[in-house]
Amino acid sequence: MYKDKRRAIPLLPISTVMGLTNLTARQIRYYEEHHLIEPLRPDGNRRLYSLNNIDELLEIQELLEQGINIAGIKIVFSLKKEANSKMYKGRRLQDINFRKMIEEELEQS
Amino acid sequence: MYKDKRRAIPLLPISTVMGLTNLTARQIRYYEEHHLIEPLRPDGNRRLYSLNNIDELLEIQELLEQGINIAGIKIVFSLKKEANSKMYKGRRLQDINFRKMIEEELEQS
DNA sequence: TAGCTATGTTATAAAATCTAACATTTTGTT
DNA sequence: AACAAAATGTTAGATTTTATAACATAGCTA
Repeated sequence: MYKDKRRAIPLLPISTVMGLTNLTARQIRYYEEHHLIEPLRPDGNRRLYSLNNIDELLEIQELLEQGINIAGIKIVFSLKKEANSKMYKGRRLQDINFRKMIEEELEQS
Repeated sequence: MYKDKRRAIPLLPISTVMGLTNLTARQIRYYEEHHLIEPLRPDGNRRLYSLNNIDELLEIQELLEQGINIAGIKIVFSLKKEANSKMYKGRRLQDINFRKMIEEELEQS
């Protein structure tokens, strides 16, 4: 989150995403339809995904396997975003314990 | 070279490569034809490029701008490969001064 | 049982990519 | 200068991917 903006660059076509996640195109588009991910839609209607999108998809996959439905995942995601922005508010980067933050997120799920 | 096999994974379609390098499809395929890069050719005849391929293309671009032709670049590349394998021969990873190696390569070109 | 959720399947259209040929420009050589 | 080779542009036609959208279905859940 704090390093590597490169992970946010939309580079990958859906076929590559399918290969990296073992999701079907239908699933990937369905999650987009429900605003869990937001690939880039350039010019000709095509979708381009970032490495962050891959991470998000893998997490969706995991949460679904745990029996959480799309609505639940939506909440999980928004809680995470909120947590992140709280972390940043008025704090210096060096003062943030990212390791702890990640561990907490991991055990919470 | 010593870390991140991920950089070697073929993920990117040619359109993305064009965007990342400002090369035309014609140029990219031409360099492949001359064995300067070797994208993956899966199933349906499509090409998939890795991040390493991007680096190679950027270097080709730079060397061409310096007036070196394809034949020259081919030699540069093979010298590098040779240098790399020499580096590894009978050495422990920790004993290799990669920073020095990179700097030498940079100033030599 | 009836409805909703997540996904599959299919048809059709639009883009992207591929190959291959020919054209153009630049550069090096005689 | 003339010619050959190198690097890239351009175009056409075929193939492959991707997109949209509709309908189908299995598994839950009220």
